[in-house]
Amino acid sequence: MEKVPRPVIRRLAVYLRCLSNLEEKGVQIVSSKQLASMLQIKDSQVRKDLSYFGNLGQRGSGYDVKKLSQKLREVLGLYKTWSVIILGAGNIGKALANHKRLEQNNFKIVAVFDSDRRKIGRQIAPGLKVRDVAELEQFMKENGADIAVLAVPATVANELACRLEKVGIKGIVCFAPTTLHCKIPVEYVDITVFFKTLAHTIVNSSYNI
Amino acid sequence: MEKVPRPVIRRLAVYLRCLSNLEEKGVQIVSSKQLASMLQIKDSQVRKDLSYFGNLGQRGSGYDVKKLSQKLREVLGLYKTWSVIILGAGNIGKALANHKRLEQNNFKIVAVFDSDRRKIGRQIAPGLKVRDVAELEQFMKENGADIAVLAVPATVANELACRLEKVGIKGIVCFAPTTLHCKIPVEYVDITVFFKTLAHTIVNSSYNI
DNA sequence: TAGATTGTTAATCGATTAACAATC
DNA sequence: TAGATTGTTAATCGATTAACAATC
Repeated sequence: MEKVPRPVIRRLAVYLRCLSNLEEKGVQIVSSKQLASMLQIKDSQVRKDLSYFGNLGQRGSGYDVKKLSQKLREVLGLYKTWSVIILGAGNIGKALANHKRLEQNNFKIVAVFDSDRRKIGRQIAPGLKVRDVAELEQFMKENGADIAVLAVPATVANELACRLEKVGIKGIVCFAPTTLHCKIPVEYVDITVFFKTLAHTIVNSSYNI
Repeated sequence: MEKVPRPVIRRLAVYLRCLSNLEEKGVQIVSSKQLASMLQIKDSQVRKDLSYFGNLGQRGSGYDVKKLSQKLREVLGLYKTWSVIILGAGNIGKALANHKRLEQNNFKIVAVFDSDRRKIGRQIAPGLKVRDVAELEQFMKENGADIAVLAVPATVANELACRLEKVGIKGIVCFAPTTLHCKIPVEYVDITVFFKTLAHTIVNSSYNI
């Protein structure tokens, strides 16, 4: 298959969100124009994006919501449930452990780890009590997991990434404000970056008024 | 000034993070090569990015950490403190209210709102108790604020965005999984998108093994 | 058939990179 | 001066968009 640009993949994830909403509303057909207006992008971009994955629409009417939704799930690899472990039981770790939309999208949190004695043993979300990070290797041997979330201080992130790689984690979502030196795929999420870029946009748009 | 591409702005935010770390360590000079290796990008990209804002380096040695850091703060609009209100006192709202790196970067959380009677009045972070969202307009009239965070369900996000715009909020960081119809700048953060794109990367990298 | 919308192309626009003269 | 690193250019690479034939 032709190489798919990363911006396209990110948009697929958003298309999927819209399609799920439409499905719930009972909508059966959607046009590229409608999808485009939901994301505030051009309709030709929607069609171009989807065309990477075959002829998914019907000329004259549009795209079948259910069929497209299923196809995108397949492309993104969401046909299976991904088991996720969270490292760091602070506020971010806790928010993710309780984030219902993750499970709705087939990402199941199976364990939360921390090194803080005061947090270990505590119930952090329904059915999840905080484990000692020292038991990480043991847990992985017994249960395995696909994805790890790093919600720990930057100072310990790389050491943990290294351990995670060794025990067979396939990818990391990194909330720690640092770059990881590991070979498995990493998705970086630095919360402050969104605020900083927003600040820049605000400052530069008011110049033009 | 020449138009600066958005990807550059996002990287500036990350350069700034690295520079702050270097400053703490007492490092005074940094080269584009060093910065590049921290972000895992090309050194020519670092130089190109920084060149948008003048001659910030010293040929032969590199960039003065303090000077560059200050310049980037200026470019991003972080010379002033941005006052931030959070709408939604759920897990994400709470995580942000307690996120120390926001205040370290000059984003000060000044209020948290919710509509849930059980949450209103509760202490959600040091010095922050949850207010009734009905008092939003009143609060803004008395105190004002620059940026709002939407950490509410998608169903009510647009209605709130509209109210926020009316009371003079300058920009929104939107964690609600929806697109906002407002004229002020919005930065979207859909947590599940990071997981979905990571899943895609994993699925497509294992094909190649 | 007439109206609507896709899929695809080619043009345009935007971003990254290598290379190297300038210069500390 | 020799070594190092910037700032900048031009080439390349990548992404978006308008336009329209194909077709339901």
